[in-house]
Amino acid sequence: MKTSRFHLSTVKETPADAEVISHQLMLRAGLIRKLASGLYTWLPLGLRVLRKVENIVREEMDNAGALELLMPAVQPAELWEESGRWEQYGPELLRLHDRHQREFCIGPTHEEVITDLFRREIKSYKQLPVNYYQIQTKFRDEIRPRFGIMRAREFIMKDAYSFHTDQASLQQTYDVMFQTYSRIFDRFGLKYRPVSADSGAIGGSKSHEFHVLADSGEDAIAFSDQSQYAANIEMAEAITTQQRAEPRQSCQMVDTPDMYTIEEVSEFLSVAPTQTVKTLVARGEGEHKLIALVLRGDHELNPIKAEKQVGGLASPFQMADPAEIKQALGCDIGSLGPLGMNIPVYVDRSAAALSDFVCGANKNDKHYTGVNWERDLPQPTVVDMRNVMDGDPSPDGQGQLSIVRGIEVGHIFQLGDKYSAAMDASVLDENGKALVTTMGCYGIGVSRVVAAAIEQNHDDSGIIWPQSLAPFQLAICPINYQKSDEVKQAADAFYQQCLEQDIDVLLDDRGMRPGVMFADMELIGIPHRVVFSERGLKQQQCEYKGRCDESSQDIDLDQLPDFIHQQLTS
RNA sequence: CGGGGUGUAGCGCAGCCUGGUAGCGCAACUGCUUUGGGAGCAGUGGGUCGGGGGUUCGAAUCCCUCCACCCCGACCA
Repeated sequence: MKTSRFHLSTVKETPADAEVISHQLMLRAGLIRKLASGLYTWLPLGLRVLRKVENIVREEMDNAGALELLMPAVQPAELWEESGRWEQYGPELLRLHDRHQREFCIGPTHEEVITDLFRREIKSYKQLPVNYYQIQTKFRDEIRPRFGIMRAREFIMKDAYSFHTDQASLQQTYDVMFQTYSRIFDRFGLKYRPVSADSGAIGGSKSHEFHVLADSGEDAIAFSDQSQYAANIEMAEAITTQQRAEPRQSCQMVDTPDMYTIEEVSEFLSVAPTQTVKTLVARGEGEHKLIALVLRGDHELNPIKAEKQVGGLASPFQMADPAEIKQALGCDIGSLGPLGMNIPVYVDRSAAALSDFVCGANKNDKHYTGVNWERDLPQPTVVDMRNVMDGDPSPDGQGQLSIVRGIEVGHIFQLGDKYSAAMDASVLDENGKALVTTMGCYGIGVSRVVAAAIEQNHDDSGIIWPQSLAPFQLAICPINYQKSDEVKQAADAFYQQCLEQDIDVLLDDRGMRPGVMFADMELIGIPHRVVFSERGLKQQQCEYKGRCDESSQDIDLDQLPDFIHQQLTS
């Protein structure tokens, strides 16, 4: 490709409404343009990247025996009513009417459609297992689309759905998909981690997320430094090895004037925050309107775990209103404590392991010191409801946890018979009896991968594409292309050679000054660059620089093809 | 949905408080010079100042209203 025939539209200044780096760079490099909130046009340059992602996904899915098909984006409401999700899904589902006032939605996902297709097409256990996939546009009417393509309303997803006669078969396909995803992300050339998204409480691992690691990621993931354990922090179990010590202090109420935060109280009383507890009050549903949750002072509540483990909490999880708390408990939220609390109290494992601790006295400006479970207040109801922290012991007993941030780009899931039962997707078994199938589903956020790749790999000059995703592998920058026949001939000849070898090459024939060419090629992240100049040609040389190299190197012209071949394949 | 903010040329912004000829930088276009890190000079084009309504002799500017976009949204105990 020559720049003169390509829509290369780079921008020097960062658009004001782009917050995250990937969004800024995608706009500046001319990969996308915004149409409306959460809706983007893929420009030719961006589409090239998107296609590379798609092709890798497609090749690996095909290799894994999955069958590609393509389902409509617009789906009839009847199917969603059948699965029960027309009611459940809420405002994220974009609903519309056709001219006959029949109801439709734009698909945020395709379980209903594939299940409907399956039940019409597949009749016998002999045809199972099958795994269908598509690469297709989804629409989710996000409350707040943001971060450009990262959380767009319309986006491209690879979604796959498998059908099985039994759990063992599902597990087998699930394992194959796990390996396939690992291969796909290996081929992307991105640093990633599969994490269990459903470990602990339920047992087994029925769901894994694939995260691209990047500091700006929205998710926190915890992984062991000594084992394969890795989980989304939403799910990661916090275990406590500490045993509760015998009481040594007596329980006393002390003055803590105007002290409301753990920080203030622990500093004032000269005790470590780890020796204090904090008491949060959440909304309950049913019998108790308020429920107290007690955590060690330095810990954070994990609402997802709390909701699962604490009985009677309102769903979705909600903190109680401070005014409501004051009315019910008689003090401000900074002075709450489990001692003398007249609402149900649940205690996190770590807080339950404390002795001689500090807590609020349920009176403003007062705290208790030297508090002990069983002695001063009843043996608590213990649950696991805090976020794990860096350095916590790994739940599998091997090593310590580290916390890193990640961007969720893949998710594989064992669905069971949720849809197949609701929609009667069954086959005849060996005895001629109807058998409800078991399903798995497997997604990759294709467009999000593009943003995640940039989020992980960029520098001050712009995007740094991994080889496999780059829109072009090689940039040819001839200096004085319009004026020097010598330069033009050398650049054109090499360009031609590259084309013949099927190299994705971009020749900058705009005749721009070198600084402009270099800045553009770096901004759009081309991994390799060759410069032709009169100066170099006099020595029968040109210049090569990798996108991340500190400096360039001179290459003899007769060795250039071999050298480039080597760079591209290494 | 609640709170905050912003809408002025393709992009980034000033002007608004204190009403009176709509500006700057980048980008674009033309010409000349320049060609190893976002060039210089000279010139050109491009705006119903987000929409509607009002106040006024006169509104980008003041008032009302609608819209779009962006940010934040329960860790505080």
